[in-house]
Amino acid sequence: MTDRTITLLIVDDHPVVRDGLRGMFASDPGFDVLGEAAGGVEAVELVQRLDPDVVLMDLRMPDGGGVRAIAELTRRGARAKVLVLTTYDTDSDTIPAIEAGATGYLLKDAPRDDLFTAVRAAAEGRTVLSPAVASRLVSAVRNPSPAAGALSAREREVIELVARGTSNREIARELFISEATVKTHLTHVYGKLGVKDRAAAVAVAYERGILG
Amino acid sequence: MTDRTITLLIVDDHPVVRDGLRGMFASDPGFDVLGEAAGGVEAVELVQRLDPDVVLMDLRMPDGGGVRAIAELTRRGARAKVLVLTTYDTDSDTIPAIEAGATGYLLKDAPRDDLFTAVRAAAEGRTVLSPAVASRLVSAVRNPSPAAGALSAREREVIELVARGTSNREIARELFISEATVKTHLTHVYGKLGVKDRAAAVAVAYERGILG
DNA sequence: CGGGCCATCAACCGATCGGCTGATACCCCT
DNA sequence: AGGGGTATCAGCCGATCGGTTGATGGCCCG
Repeated sequence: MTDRTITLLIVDDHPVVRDGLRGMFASDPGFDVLGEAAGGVEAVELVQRLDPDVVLMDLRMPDGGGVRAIAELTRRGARAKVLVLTTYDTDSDTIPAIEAGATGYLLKDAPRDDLFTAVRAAAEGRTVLSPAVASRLVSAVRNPSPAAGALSAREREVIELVARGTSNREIARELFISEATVKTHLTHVYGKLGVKDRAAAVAVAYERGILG
Repeated sequence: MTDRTITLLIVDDHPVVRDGLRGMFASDPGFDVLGEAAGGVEAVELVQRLDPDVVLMDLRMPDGGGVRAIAELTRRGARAKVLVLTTYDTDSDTIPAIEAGATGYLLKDAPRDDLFTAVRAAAEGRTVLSPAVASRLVSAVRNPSPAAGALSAREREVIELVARGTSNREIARELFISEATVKTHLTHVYGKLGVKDRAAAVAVAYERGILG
């Protein structure tokens, strides 16, 4: 297993990142970078043509994005394992990617050795997740929606006002509570919706029918 | 016209505001406050029972909100003129309120005399708008949706990333532009969507089908 | 009765945002 | 040629946000 050379395809819209990755893997004879793609569409084409063992895939690319490409590869029953390598670890990125068929999910700040290990693991079909992503996934799976979709009444009031562009201070006045409490509610909302800020919270709330 | 006593109904969920308004109008013999309501539902009931000339209505109340109450009054063909008196002047508040049938729209920071004048004007069926609201409405009417719904491609990319919880700096990296440019795009988006922050922009984008 | 969820509040701090002003440049249309 | 829309960038600044820690009290469930 470990002896065979692992062939790779690098997919990222940032040339710098592509170069960096190519350089890294070039230094280890255990890997062979077959090619690069700058977008999802190109990636699907190259996978067909080059048939790599592992695809290092960025999410969030200009032309449609990585999730669509992963789904397409899965649909076609591609042999290649997809290892997502991205900067962000939001639920709205990770979960769709995993659902679409990604074998692993790493953050770009992962140490070089972790990356090598992860690629080898992915080549063998084993799932690799960044610790942060892993813990998030576990809770997401354990609480498929109970903890996810279940905002309390108060929390719903708050997010509804947020969607209207109301500031925390204004929300406080509106609901007869302190600004501190508003922030507490929002922090809880962020946790439940798997986001980091109010804008994303509003988006997820719409996606789940909590708003709109 | 000006000689007759004008009867009022005060609708606001803040007791303090209700007291303040009641006190103001009590000091002028030209007005007679018939009653108060703390929410939209109660307001509709009281209008039926008390038949005031003018309803001073807050938007954004716990039980459904002022817009719904205004619409209900309009539907029932109530004689009372509704004068919206609120703190916020977002498009998402003003336009629905006017559409629902409000005769006027004042901000709570309006001087006391302006308020009196506005109530008298409303009683006569004349439309009264805060200067800020007026100018906003004009442009909203002149550009029914052309300037409203038409985000440029770049702007759509930006708001889409915002909805995913991406910070301005991250968006800049993502799109290969500077953070300053991202902010410029967002400022334009706020203007076009009639909002003041990213959270509200995401909400409006969903409402208009730009996102989702 | 203890544990968990909810709601409430406080104070601090760094990061981010949004507003403002001003500028360059391209393109399309008149 | 000029105007308008779009895209790009800069710097400054106050306001706001989000994270953190810690705490109180009510409520329900087992």
